[in-house]
Amino acid sequence: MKPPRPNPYRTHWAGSLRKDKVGDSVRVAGWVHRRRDHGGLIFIDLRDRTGLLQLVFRPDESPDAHAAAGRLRSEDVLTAGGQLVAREAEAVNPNLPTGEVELTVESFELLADSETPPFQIDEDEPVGEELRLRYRYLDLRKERMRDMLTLRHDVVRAIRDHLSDEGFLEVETPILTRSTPEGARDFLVPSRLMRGSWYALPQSPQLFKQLLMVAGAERYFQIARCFRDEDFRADRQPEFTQLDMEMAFVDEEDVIDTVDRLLARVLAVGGIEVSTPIERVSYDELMLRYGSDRPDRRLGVEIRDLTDVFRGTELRVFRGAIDAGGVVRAMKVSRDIPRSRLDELNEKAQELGAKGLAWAVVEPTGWRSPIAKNLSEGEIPAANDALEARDGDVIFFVADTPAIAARVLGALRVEVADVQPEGHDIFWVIDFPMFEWSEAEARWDPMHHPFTSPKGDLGADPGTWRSRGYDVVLDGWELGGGSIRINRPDVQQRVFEALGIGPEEARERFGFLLEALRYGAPPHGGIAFGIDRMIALLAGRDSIRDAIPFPKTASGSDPMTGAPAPVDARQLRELGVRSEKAG
RNA sequence: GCGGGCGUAGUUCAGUUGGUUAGAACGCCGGCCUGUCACGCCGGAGGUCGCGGGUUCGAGUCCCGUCGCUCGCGCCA
Repeated sequence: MKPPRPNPYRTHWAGSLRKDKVGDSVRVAGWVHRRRDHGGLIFIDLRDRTGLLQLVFRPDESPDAHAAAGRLRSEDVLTAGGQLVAREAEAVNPNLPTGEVELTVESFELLADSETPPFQIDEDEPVGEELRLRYRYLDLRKERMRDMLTLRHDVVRAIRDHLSDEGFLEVETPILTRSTPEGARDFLVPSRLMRGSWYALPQSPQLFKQLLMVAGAERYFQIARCFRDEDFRADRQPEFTQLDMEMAFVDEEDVIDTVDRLLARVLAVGGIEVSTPIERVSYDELMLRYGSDRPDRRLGVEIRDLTDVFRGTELRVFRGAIDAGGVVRAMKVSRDIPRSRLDELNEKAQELGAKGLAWAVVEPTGWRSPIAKNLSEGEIPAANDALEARDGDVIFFVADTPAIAARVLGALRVEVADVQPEGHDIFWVIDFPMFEWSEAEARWDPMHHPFTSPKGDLGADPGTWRSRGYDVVLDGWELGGGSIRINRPDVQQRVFEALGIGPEEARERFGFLLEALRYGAPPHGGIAFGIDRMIALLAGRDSIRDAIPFPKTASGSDPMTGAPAPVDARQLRELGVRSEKAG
């Protein structure tokens, strides 16, 4: 970091001082990280954003400073000046970057004193998250949180640098906008001037970035705040930050190539080396082998389709599934699993929608398994061969529709995998289905969003359409996703029809986009990345709350500000909004 | 909306079968200490056991309700 402009507070960053400055008169400012009062000598570790520096107060050399330093306490703020000295060889602290030097304080000034903090800043002892959030400004003083802020800055900066170099324009889009057709619930803001009408906070800048393509921006990006009023998870917050990008006159290859190079550069900031081109895997292959479209492939266990092996089986549960057009799929685990655990997994499989989970332990003479006695002689070795199963392996089977078999085995795969993931795994998912069937609504829903360009025979059953979408998955986290968009009104019309959205409804919900498509919209496509997830992954955190400076709790509150909070009746009257509580 | 876990000192936690005065570590306060760096030694203060109700001679402990945090399901295309 560039040295500070010398002023009465400081001449140097505390964490930056090294042996080359020994003998210099220096002044530093910061917080009391820790004090060690020996009665004679007093040591204070002073902390600023750059790190720690040991201050020494000597009663013989500076009696006034020494006497006053006895009253310093944790997190007091001070400025201290004196001579930087080299430590004696025995006194060097190899654990501290500044450990070869220390500041002999001649004078200091207490700039602000601190109450005893509600938790210790100087320890990694876990502190309850609610308390951390209530005193987030103290939590952020911790080294690991300062590191997160720095990483976040470095990542965003690398994005801006790289995309600027590639000719992208950073453009801001509105926060107060119209409800956009994403899948999630909107956050709404009442209009004071137009009573009864509401703005919505954007779930993403999707429509605006497409309009920017129509506008001729060619290459756009934005570090965009997005809002979704849905329930939380460790990896979901109501407001989050996306890297949003869009390019005109491009196809999938152009977007993927651009992102490959961007990710290689950005992930390198966090110490993850990615070789390009990044591998591409089809949706169907992932669902078959891992039962998920965003698997962590490092876990090792893979699913195999054994439908052909059991096509002639007498085993009723397999027979029934196959006759109904379903599949038999299985995976093997090369380790002992106790009976109680098998029962748990069976229960879990049923919760996930399977009729049951069959299992078998491979033994030299056959299978130890509840299903073994109903299988023919040929089926067991054939299944072993297909799975490359060896003595001692445990095999799990699900016989059901392809979707349920994939979902159940995919979920159990994560449960039973016993590998400590090493390194990183990144890949593109391509060839998504265009739609997925919603049982609840009895209709096709877009897998991506309704502006995704379809490919394949649009005259055929929509269930067979594929989309020109693509996702990036890193270590089992969906980092980002995008698509080539529809740029022609007739194709858009066709997709709306498949989705059961009539012309009236289409005009009502996003007429302005449809209108724009009539004025010469170039072929275009783009992608969006979850910055918070990216930071959490790079920093090795389990929760994106640790990647966001001021996050919300899982119930959407902020213990520090008290948001959300009731507002004055007068504010509500102005807005023409009635409080449910006020009746 | 549903299910699991948690809630005890400022913090992180322990607390047996329901039974005397609810403990430990760190932190805090006071004293001693001139080379510590998680300083050390001695002493001390500090508790609405989340909240409300119930069972009981007696509840941190059991029951019901409720609130908060958290993980997951639903939801989030």
